[in-house]
Amino acid sequence: MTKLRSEFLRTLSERGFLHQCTDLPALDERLATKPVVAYIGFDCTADSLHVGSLLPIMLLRHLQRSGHKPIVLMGGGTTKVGDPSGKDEARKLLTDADIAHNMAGIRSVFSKFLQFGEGPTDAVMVNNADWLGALNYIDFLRDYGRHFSVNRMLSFESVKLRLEREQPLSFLEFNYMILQAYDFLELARRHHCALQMGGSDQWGNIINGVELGRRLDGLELFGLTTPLMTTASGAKMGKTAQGAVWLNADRLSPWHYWQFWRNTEDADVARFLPLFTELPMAEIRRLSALEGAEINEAKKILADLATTLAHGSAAAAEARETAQRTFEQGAAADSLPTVILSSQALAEGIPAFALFVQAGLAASNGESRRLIQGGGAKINDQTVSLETEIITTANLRDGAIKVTAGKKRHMLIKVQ
RNA sequence: GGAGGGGUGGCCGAGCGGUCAAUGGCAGCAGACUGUAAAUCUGCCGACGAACGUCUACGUAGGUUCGAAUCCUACUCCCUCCA
Repeated sequence: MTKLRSEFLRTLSERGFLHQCTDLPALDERLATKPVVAYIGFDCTADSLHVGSLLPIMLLRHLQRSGHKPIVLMGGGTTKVGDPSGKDEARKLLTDADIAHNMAGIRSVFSKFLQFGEGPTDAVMVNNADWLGALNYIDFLRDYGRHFSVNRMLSFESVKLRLEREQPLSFLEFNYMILQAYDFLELARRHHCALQMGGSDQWGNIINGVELGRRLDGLELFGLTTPLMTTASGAKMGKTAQGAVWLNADRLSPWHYWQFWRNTEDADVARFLPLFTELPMAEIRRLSALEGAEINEAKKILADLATTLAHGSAAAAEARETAQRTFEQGAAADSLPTVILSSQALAEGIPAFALFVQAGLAASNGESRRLIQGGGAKINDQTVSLETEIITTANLRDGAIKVTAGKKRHMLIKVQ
């Protein structure tokens, strides 16, 4: 690889964002000489985004910070179709109202990472429903369909996977890649967008768009992908016991978000720091060299900075402090996630198993009982030995009861 | 439209008249070891109940039987082949 001139690509390259690019030298040249408009598509199947989308979000952030213009493309139209992706099941279809609601939620997530506005490098959000909805089937087939070879489409990874596993692939889904390619063309025409980025699974779709632009409008468009993010132990990123790791605070508290990053596997720290924080590389190299228990320092920094990006520095600092008191000092930090009970209920006494259910640490009484029987339940740092032990106001310590499931899940019970 | 195969717990996948809340694997939870890591080992893993137990569950609805996830009928969805 030759030396990169543009700040943007240099950053991506040294931080590990680069996977594939259609024409790296040419793109570098373009980026080095003038501002480029680039986009990434996001679908709106939920009203928030989770860490699975964080990599592309960071990509747009770097783009903007190095003097270019990001477009967030909301797949309001394509969400109605559904990406075949690797999944065996067809995606369930959403109503227009669902989609509108989801888009609003996602917009608020993005506002944390990008600067939106009217300026030349301000980010904009567009919805492909704006043009896809107006397409006329016959016209579309005639004008654009002719440029797509079914032979080639069948060879695409996403399609091939389905066919090989003999899983159904509807024609609707098969069309997804065509619509996606068309998006790129449309953005090129409307916003002079010259670059589409995305995860490596989008490579095929991106190529299609690049080629469509060249054939129809003689445009030189570029595509760039990031590596597929998995944890070192092979799991897809962003899954925890509590479910997806959402980026907005109403879905997942900053505390849990911080914890997610704090619990990064050792083997991932050196890879995640450059991707999910903006710490200078020199500092990252120092942190990545840490070994054994010392690597925990690096994890805390990762958690701090990642949380700062998504929730602000105050929330990050609070999460860190809570963690320190809870895990390092074994104290009951007042800022732990809290459940409020009525003072009357507690005065009457609550069996321990029921308390764990109310604290949200067990999904059912049975699960709670098993937790206690297995010795994994603590109240005020004392292992609970009897499921039916009655917990009352006498168990309050400084106005709260600390309940713990396992080593990591702590809650406070307070009364009102 | 015809022929065949199939729908089992979060997923994969056994079971094919009783001992089946249903083998096994994955995922998950907890314990041990550690560093809030990984790997490993151990236990748990439908709901309710202190407990004998009760209820709900094997695509849906009926039926046969003392008794069904297992047999029969209809319906439904999926897959394969043929037209």
